[in-house]
Amino acid sequence: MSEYIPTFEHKMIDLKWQKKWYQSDLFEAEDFSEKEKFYGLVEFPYPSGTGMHVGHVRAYSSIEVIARKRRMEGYNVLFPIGFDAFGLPTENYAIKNKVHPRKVTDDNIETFTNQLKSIGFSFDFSRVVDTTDPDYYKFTQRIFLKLYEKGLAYKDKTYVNFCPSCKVVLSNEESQGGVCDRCGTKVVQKEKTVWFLKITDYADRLLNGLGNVDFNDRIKTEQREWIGKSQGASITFPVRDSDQSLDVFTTRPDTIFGATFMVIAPEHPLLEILSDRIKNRSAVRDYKEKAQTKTEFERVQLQKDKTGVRIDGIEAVNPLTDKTIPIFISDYVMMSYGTGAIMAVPAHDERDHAFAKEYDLPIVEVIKGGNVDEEAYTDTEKGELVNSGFLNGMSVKEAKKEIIAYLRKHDLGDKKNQYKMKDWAFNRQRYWGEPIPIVYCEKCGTVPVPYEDLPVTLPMVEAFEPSDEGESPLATIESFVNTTCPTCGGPAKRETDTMPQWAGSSWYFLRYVDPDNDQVIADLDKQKYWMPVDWYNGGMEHVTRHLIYSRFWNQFLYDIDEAYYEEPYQKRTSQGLILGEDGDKMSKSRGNVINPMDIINEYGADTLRTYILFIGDYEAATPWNENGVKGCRRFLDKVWRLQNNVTEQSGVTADTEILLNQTIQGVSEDIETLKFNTAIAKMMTLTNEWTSKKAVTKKEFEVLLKLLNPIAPHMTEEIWNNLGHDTWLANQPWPQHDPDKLIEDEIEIAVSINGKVRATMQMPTDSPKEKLETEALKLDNIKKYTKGKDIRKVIVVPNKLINIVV
RNA sequence: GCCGGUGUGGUGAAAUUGGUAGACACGAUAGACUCAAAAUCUAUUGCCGUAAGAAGCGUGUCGGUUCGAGUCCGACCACCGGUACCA
Repeated sequence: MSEYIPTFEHKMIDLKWQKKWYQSDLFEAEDFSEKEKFYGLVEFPYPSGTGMHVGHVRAYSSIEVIARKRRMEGYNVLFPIGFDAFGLPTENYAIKNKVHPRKVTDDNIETFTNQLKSIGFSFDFSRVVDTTDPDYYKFTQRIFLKLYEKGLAYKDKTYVNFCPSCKVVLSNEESQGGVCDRCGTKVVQKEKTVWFLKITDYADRLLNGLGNVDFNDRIKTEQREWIGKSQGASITFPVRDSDQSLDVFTTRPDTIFGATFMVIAPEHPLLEILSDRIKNRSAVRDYKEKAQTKTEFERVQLQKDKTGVRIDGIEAVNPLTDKTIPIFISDYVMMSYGTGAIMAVPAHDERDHAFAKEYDLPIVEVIKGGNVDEEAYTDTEKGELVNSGFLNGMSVKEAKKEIIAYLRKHDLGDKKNQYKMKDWAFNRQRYWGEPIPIVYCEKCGTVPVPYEDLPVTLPMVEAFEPSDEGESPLATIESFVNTTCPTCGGPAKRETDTMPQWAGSSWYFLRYVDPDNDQVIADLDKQKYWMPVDWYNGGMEHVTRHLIYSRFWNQFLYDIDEAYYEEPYQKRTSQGLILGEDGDKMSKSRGNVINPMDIINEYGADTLRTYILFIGDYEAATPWNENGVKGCRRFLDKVWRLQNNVTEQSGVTADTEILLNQTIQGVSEDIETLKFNTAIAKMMTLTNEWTSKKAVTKKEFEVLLKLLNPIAPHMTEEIWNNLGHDTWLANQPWPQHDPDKLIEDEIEIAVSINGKVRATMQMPTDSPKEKLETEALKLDNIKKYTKGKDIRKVIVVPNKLINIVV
């Protein structure tokens, strides 16, 4: 027997193995290796000053375990990490503490890197990317120029959140609840001309691409709804006695005979164009002004009350009924969706119905089936068209087809798809972001910076506070703004807006494949080898923006032959939130934040890793529990102490063979389906078995060490070493179960009477049904219940149970 | 409002195709070891009840299908997430 070994010293062991790993090339991916590749990706962190959060640990742990398992399975694994380091918190911190954001970022990245290593993550640290590195954002700028070249980047007016007191443009996060984050002043909407990316051109492809990838349904649904495709028709309504007309989008062209009025958004351009004819101009103007000052909050609150103003002097014509119909302005019609104008069919649309009731407008039923005086009838399955001329008698489906054919024939409209997704507002009026590589020349106009002049670097200046009038801080830096035109050589000014947070993260997964390339974003052969990402895990909150934006960029890059595959991510999963011990969301203000570094100090990295995976269903939110941490440490201690119980016996003992094989199978499967909690539970069961027997053979113990290694790599590597190996446990082949040794020779069969279990019996596996039945009826407790009763039916489920119906 | 998810012991949670509900862990109680504590080990632990066992009751609520329902179906309630006058 071996000498007594104390419960392990985690600090020494953690440091020892981390040092060995990171000084070796153990986790480095090899380009073009003969082995099958596996590309596991986690969302790279924003390196904030507060350092790592337990949420980061959970987010990375899944792919971490998968990556380590894949290495043991013989894959060539790419498991990279980097930093999404441009952004407001760093900039605000820098301004407050009078340090340059470059310095803040570098410090934070260093802290973060050390923390990642102190958890023992098996990232390939030779491929780290940093979005704020000019060698990186040179390519972010290049992609922007390519988009510009293809007409997918354009400038347009928009409204930005502006604080009149701080005189600063605010992000949505900084203007929550309609007030300025720092001074509490009410935020106003300021008109500004900014860059947009035409992501709407890719709407259908982003939608269709979802058909070929393995994202869970919830993620696909959220993306689909974000894109928000609806099919319908565009229809032109002439304005009476005018050469003007109103185009509308509708999903219900079949109801056109019921269109008894029209509604346009308060910002609709027709109001300007036909301004002279409007008799109640001041009322219209008042309403428009009121609508604009309404905050989003107010608009949502007042959702049900319909308000509006009838435009006096302009009327439209329903092209199907030829009737003159009034036009209203109302804020229930948005300028930002569709054409900013609708045909109102009060009989079959709830909003139009409410509006018609409010303003006493005619409600004409065109689909039979409801009582349209009471409420809008919106069913599209059952009804039959009435009061609709040539559409009478048709179903909704038929009528849609017919009316579209009619509209097309008479040049009044056509089939049309409309999307909820809007073009991507690609701008920020702050310093710490990628400069947009555009120059404005008086003679040549908007001129892209030539590719060879990239990157347009951020000037390293002392003052980078936002300017007074909502311009980017870069606008006040003359050495940056004033430049020469790349085309004519004359004086020119640079674009001073920077790119938004989402830019750098929209293509970083490609850069990992070839992080040092200074010619292209990533070599196509390397992309062909590594891409697509086999498994991407990240937060549910990034499912719409980041995931859609990055898919858009990847598809665009594919179109211009700079990306090898059309879809970047083969599989996407999401971890659940870790809540505070009180069950609330972890936050500084609630004072319930757990610092992972404290756990590492007290219990070690392996305990932190094990606990975070054991805490509960990986994809569900679950509260932190300090006692649970202790329990996981206790489990690791037990595994450690098994070293004392290693017997001289070789091979595998007969009485744990089945359990061992079941564990191999169960753990292997559970890891693949993100059921880390049950995988760990199975290893606990095995450990408990050996602990109570006080005996385990070396061969058996080594199987457990291999299964546990991806979860608790430090301690298992140390034990592996103690057992006399001088190889990496991390490189050992993953255990395989023997399919013949999963089932016990004898199993317990439950015997129930009328569905209630009354007895159990031990029977040989695969006993014939008849045998089970006769044996069951012999049991004392069963006789008690069957005595004097008719046995009506006996149901035998082999190897499971017997149900006797009396 | 609409869409999606979840609801199981004191707690975190398990539970193939409907087939012994509560694996595993925490906490608790009792005991062993100890001068004592920590650590470790052993036993018990869904509720009710009992000397003990048996019986009874138990997966948000109500109903249904079935020999058998946490699992399937219908209605409802609660909580969480997404979305929001999207025409």
